[in-house]
Amino acid sequence: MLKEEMSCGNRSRARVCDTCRAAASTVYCRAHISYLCAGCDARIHAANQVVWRHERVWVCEACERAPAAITCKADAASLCTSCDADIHSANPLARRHHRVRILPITGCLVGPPATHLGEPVGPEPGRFMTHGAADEEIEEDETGSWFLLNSVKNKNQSNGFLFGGEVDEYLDLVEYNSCTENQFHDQQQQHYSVDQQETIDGTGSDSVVPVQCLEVEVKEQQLFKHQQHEMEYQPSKAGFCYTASISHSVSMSSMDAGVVPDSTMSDISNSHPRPPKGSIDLFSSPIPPQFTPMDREARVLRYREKRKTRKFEKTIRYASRKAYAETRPRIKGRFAKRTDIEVEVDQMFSTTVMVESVYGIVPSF
DNA sequence: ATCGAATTCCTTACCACATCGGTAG
DNA sequence: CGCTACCGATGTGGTAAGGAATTCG
Repeated sequence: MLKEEMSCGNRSRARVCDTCRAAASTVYCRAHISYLCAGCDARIHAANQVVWRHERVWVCEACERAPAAITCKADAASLCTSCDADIHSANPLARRHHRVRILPITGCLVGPPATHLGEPVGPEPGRFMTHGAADEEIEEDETGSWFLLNSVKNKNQSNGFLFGGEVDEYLDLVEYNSCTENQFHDQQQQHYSVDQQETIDGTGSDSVVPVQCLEVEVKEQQLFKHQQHEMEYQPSKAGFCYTASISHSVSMSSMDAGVVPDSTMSDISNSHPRPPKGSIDLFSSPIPPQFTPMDREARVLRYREKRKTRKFEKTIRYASRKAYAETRPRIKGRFAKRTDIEVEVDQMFSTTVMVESVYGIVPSF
């Protein structure tokens, strides 16, 4: 029932995963000619080296029903050709948005991608979840204390969970969890690799799927479906339910990347399988969660992964504003008024763009 | 060990204006 | 209920200025 509500209610618009038929698809695999949710994508494409290199593209963030063809830097969104045409023909300003052909992604999508854009952002896109021994030692204390803290709080809080400073961290964990929980646990060390080089030069493209691989995939899918079913509601284990509907873990990635496309933000609220304040359900559970050793280990692992991806640098909330700020004239670093000439040139440029766009030329500045 | 000068590092304010988001008609 | 117009608030980046921290004689 729960699953049906998710798919039929919240995400009736989005194309459902061709594999699990439950969650909203987030990527389109060219080799498989199928739409996959994040969980199924990770499951299927982590099976072996061959499928690992399958080229995939994000599903259009606007219609959520077609493979994205371009990436709009101003909107920080991946769009299909149809939505691109609709959105960027709306006004002259929109026509000036810098758009680039989307690059296919390969590898195992464990957790959110660094950016929904087709380009890597600094060292982030790799998000290699490698564990250095030294790091692990350093983290051990903090991790332990954090978890101990939670445990203490768990006991102290009448509602069964922590509030205050740790809430955020935990909520993040839950969010992260919702994105990655469906990955296979034995793939936790797996990389999240957006190997663009490989795909660009074509060596990574691979449309041939060996039979053996397919067999593996079928087994994986069956196993995954089984796990999914088990995961739907397990009050005795964790005190709250997971669902398989991952619904655009992509969106969260955008936030991690420091760019928050508005469309995806709304996406989260609209499509999230849990209630808008999913944590409320979690916290309002009358029964404090009892962590088994395995639960604890899993949570510690998730906490570590989350810690690795923590970012303290400035977060760009509006990519379009950033784009304009970068093109704005300055005097000693301060924004300066545009001269009349500059305004005229700008207007001329925009009209030129309008004319060009009639002929289907994608403007860029 | 203490002091002052020099150097390095870090934080913050400033600017213009497109965009956002709320409100009214 | 949906659309449009209006308007104040917001956020954006590069630089300079100022203060804190560090180094050196």
